[in-house]
Amino acid sequence: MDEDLKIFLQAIAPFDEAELEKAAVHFNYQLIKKCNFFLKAGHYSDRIGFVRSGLLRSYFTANNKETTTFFASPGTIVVDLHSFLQEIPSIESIHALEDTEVLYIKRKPLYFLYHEDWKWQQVGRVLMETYFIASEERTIRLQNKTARELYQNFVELHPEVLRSASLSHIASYLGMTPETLSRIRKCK
Amino acid sequence: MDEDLKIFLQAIAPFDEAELEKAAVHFNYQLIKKCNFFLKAGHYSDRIGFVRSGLLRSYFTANNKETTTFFASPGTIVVDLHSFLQEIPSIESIHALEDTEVLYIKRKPLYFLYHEDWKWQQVGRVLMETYFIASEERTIRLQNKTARELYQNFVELHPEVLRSASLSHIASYLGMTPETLSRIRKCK
DNA sequence: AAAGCTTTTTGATATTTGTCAAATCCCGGA
DNA sequence: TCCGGGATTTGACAAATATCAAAAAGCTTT
Repeated sequence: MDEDLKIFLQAIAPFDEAELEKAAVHFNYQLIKKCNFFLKAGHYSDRIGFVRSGLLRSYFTANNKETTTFFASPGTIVVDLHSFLQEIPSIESIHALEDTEVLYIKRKPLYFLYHEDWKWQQVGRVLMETYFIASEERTIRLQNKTARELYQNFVELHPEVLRSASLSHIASYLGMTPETLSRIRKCK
Repeated sequence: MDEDLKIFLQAIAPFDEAELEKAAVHFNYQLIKKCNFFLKAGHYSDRIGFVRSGLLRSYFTANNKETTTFFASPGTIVVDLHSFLQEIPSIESIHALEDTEVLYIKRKPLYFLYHEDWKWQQVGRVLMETYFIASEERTIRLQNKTARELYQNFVELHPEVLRSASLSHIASYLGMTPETLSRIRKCK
């Protein structure tokens, strides 16, 4: 099994080497070239990925406007939960802002692991907990911060994203227009 | 075990009667009178509750301003995940807007159940998944909607909250001032 | 290096929302 | 019922952000 993924999993549950090697067969490697997709809106997604390298962006389009919902950096998980959990077509698209390596597992083998060992249930649960907290914190920021504070905060939290995300991607993630973000960046 | 809680749990994992009866000893009943607290900021919270009746509001104070983070209606879960998961003092307070009945379980017995049967891990996981999706959806609304749309949306999603939450509670939940919300309510 | 893109910046202006203060409304307790 | 105090509404004005258009800056491809 990939070393980074192993470290990631062992931080969540006390897996030993053998268990992880046995589970490794369920994970697949995918290289997504810049501008290509991990998931296209309208398709079903039954996989959950671990980002090894690169950068992904998730977004959806409504009223002719793109809204960015998250950036997935190395060491984080990428998944469209709506589609994955409810087995419905995805509303979001997820594409690569850089060449990106992903290790993914499909729903079926994951659920198989869930039943085989409580540690995998724990992985699923802890991931959800982690992402729930991150999502809550993001909500609170959007609820309370001015545009300037949001951007400053973003720079601190996701400096690696600045490398390859465009201004308009970041603006839509922060819920403001590119013009506003541009002005914020200029003035101190 | 309480009938509502049983139905709630059985919708998540295939528990049989006996399993639930056995687990029931780990759940405690609490009646929280209007204006009293389920959790006070600064305290540790090691319990997760199921709301049987009533209405709870969670909020925190920063810069002399209260921010409401959620309302818990009957049939939903109430917990301060930051405090619960990371074993740190709570930033939020949770109080009752009406007399409220809660069935709660403490961390230790819950983790005991997690290890005893994968079904409880599944409960934990599914709850996190559900709340993660709800949180994501809320984030997207805050990111994209105008104040008026946010309110209209809130009325559709949480009509039961309007009963006993004040205008300023709702305004802070939606990230706007009470004055703005008041004007929105008047004009059509 | 020039042409043809797209992205970012800048400017003028409109709209939305916030702030502060005062006027009303509403509700529980004397 | 009347009073007092918090909640809500209203008004005038200020601040933040959006919109639209155009200019400037960056990239790619010749």
